Amino acid sequence: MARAGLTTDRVVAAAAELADEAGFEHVTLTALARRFGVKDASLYSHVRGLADLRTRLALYAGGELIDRIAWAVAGRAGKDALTAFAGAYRAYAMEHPGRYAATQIRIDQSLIAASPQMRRTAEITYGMLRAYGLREPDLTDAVRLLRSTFHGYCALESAGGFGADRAVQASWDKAIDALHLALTHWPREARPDGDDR
Amino acid sequence: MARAGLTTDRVVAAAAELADEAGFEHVTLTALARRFGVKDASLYSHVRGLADLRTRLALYAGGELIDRIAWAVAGRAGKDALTAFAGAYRAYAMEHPGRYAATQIRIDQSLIAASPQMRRTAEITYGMLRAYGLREPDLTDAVRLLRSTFHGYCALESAGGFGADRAVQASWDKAIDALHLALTHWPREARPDGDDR
DNA sequence: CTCCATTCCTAGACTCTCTAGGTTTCAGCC
DNA sequence: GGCTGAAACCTAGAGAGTCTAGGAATGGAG
Repeated sequence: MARAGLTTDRVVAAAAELADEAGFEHVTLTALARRFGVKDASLYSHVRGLADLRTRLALYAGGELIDRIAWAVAGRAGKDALTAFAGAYRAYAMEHPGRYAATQIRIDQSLIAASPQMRRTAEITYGMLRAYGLREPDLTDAVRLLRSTFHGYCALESAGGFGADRAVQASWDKAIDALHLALTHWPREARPDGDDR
Repeated sequence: MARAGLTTDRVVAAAAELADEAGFEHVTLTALARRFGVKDASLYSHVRGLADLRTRLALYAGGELIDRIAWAVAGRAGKDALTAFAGAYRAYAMEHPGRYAATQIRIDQSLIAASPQMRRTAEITYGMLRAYGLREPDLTDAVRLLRSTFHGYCALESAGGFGADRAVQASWDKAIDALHLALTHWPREARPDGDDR
C-alpha cells in the first residue's frame, strides 16, 4: 500500500486548509484522515489527539498572521503603520476564516509564553505603538484596546454580525481613524490625584 | 415513571446553566438529558436538535444581556451611559461565560432580524450614541466600533488572552475613556491633517 | 370513562475520538 | 544483496455523542 508520507507539519498544514474550507469546528481527525486517504488512527502517530492538533493549528495560524502583519508594517510608522497592521490583520481573517478561528481558541498559558510567534506579535505591536509616545501602563492598555477592537471586528464580521447596509470596509476605515485619534490624544492620568509612574 | 416535566423553555434554561458550568462547547443533548434524568432522545420533542438548541440558547442569552444593559443604561447619558453599558456588558460576560459564548455563534440572518432582542439592542445602542451628536453613517460606524471593542475585549479576556500583569479592570476603564474620547471627537469626513489612504 | 395529543421510552444507525497492538515499508549498514 | 530497526500505517474495538423511527405511558378534555 503506497504511503501517504505523513508528517506532523503536513498534517497541520492540511488541517489549516480543511479549516478554511469546512470551518474550524469541522476540523476532525476523521475528515483529515479521509483527506490523506488514511485511517484516522494513523494520525495519532503525528499528533497526540484532536486537542493537540487544534493548538498546533492555532500556533501555525498565529505565525502566519504575524508574518503578514510584520511584512505590512515594515518601514512604516504612526498612522501608516496602524492602518497597515489593521489591514493585514483583517485581510488574514477574511481570507482564512478557519485559520483565524483557530487563533481564537484558548491555549495553555505556558505554551503561549513559550511560543516565538507570540513574543514576536508583542514586539511588533508595542513597536508600532511606540510612535504614539505612550509609556507603561498606558502602552499595555492601548495594546489591549487595539487587539480587542481588531479581533472583535473580525469576529463579528465573519460571524455575519453586521447587518446594516453600510459598507463594512468604510466602517473599518473609520474605526482605524477613531483608534488613531484615541492613541494620539490618549487619556493620561491628568486628574489631580493621578500619577502612574 | 414520573415525568420530568420538560418544556422547550426549561430545556433552554438548563442548557444555559450547563453552559456556564461546563462551557458552551460541552453543552450536549446527552449531558442535558442526564441532568433531567431522561434519555437524550426525549429532548427531541422539545428541541429540533443540537443546532436548534444552540441558537435558542444564543437568543436566550442575548435577551438576558440586553436586559442587563437596558437596566444599567436607564436614565443615564453621555459618558455615564457608555460606562454603564460597557460595565453591564462585561459583567455579564464574566458572570456567565457559557451564555456569553453562546451569543457569539453564527445565527441565521433572518432569525436575527426577526428577534425582538436584537432590535432592542440596536435601539439602546443607537440611543446611547445619540448624545454624541453623530449622524448616519457615522452612527453605524460608531456602533460597530463599540460592539467590536466590547466583544473583542470580553472574548480575549475570557479566553485568557491577557497575560500581562496590568489589571484587566484598569485597562478596561482606559478603553472606555479612549472610546469616549473617540466618540466626542469623531473623525468626520473633512479631515484637516490630510492623510488619504 | 374514553380518547388522544403529548411525553418519554427502546433500539439502532451513524460519526467521531482514542487505545492497543499488529504489519508493512524504507533507509542505512554489513 | 540481505538484515534490522524505526517509522508509517493498519485492524479491531470501546466509548461518547447525534439523530431517526416507532412504541408505550400519562394526563387533560370531552
